[in-house]
Amino acid sequence: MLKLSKLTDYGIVLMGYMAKSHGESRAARELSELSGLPLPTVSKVLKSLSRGGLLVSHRGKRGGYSLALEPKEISVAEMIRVLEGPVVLTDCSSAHIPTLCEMESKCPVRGNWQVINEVVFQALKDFSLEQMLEQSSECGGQVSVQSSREPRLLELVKS
Amino acid sequence: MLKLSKLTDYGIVLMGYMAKSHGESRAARELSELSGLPLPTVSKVLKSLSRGGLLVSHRGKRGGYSLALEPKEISVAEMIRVLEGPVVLTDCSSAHIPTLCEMESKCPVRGNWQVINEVVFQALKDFSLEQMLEQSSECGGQVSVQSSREPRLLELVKS
DNA sequence: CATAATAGTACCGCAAAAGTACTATTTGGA
DNA sequence: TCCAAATAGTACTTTTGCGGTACTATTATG
Repeated sequence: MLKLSKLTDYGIVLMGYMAKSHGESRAARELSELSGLPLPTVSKVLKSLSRGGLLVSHRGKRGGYSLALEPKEISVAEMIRVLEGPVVLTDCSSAHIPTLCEMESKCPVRGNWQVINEVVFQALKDFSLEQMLEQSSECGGQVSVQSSREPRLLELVKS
Repeated sequence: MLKLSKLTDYGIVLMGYMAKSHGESRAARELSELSGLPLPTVSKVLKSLSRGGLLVSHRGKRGGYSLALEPKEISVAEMIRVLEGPVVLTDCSSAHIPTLCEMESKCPVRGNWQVINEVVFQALKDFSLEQMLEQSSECGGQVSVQSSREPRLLELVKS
C-alpha cells in the first residue's frame, strides 16, 4: 500500500516530540513515556535518527538526544530517508549500481519512474517537521480531525 | 524504502505493453513472452487488474485481456490502488474506520499526514499510463537512460 | 566508583509477499 | 459435438524482511 514501516512512523512521531521541546535534551525513557511506545523500540529508532544526523546524542548520566537542526530545516523526506532508505518506488529506478533490470531494453515504461520518484520526493521534501506540528488549518484541531477530513481523502483515493 | 511491491511493478509494466498495442487483445501467454515474466505471475497480476476494472477479460479460445480505458485516462495512482490498495503512507491516516490511533490525542503530528498523502497521491494521479510510455524528454532514450539521469536523482535523494 | 544513559550487536517470531500448482469454467473452431 | 485454449478461482509453500527483544559495551556525571 505504499506504506511506510512502523518504525519510520514512530520515528517521525518521536521527532515531533523532540521538536515540541526544542533545544531540550530528552532521554529515550522520557520519550517512551510520552509516546507510549516500548522503550527498546524507542531506543532503536532514536539511534537510527542519531546515526542519520537528525539527532545528536549525549551519553552518560543525564544524557539524551536533542535535535541536530531546526525543525524547519528537517524535511519529511529526510526523516524517511534516514529511517528506511532513499525514496524510490521501484527497484529499477534505484539502480545506482549498474545492475540494471535485465528487461530494461524492452521495458515500455523505462525511465519515467525516475520522474515520478522525483515528484513524490519533492512533495515530501517540501514538508518540514515544523509544518507537521502545526494544527491543520481547517477545523482547528479539535475532536475529530479525521472524520472531517476523511471524505476529501476518500474521494481522492476512490476516484 | 517507500517501495511498491514487485507485483505492482510488474503490473504497471504489463499495462505498458497493453497500452503499446492499444485496442488489441492480448493473452497472458503473449505478455509473459514479451515481458519475460513467468506465466503464472503474469496471470495473477492481469487477473487483479481485470478485477480492478483497468482491463477487460475475454474468456475462451482466442480470449485475452484488453484495456478498459484509454491510456491517458489511467493514472499511476489508479494502477497502484488496484494492485496494492489505497495510497496511504501511515496507518493512522487510513483510518476511515473510527479505530483511531490510541495515541492520537497526544500525537504531535496528528492530522498532517493526510495533507502529505494528498500531495503524494496527486503527484501519482497526475501521471498517466500514456505519459509513462513517452521517452524521457532529455536524452532521447538511447542506451543508458539510467546512468545519464541517475546523478540528478542521487543528488536529490542525498540532499 | 557507582549510576544512568546511549551504542552496538545479535537473535527470534511472525506476517505478508512472491511464486507455484491445480482445478473449474468459458468459448471458439474443427 | 467435442476438443483445445484461454481466463477464474483457490490453496499451498517458500521466502523475505519487519518488528520486537535481550544482552553487552561504552561513556559521562556526580
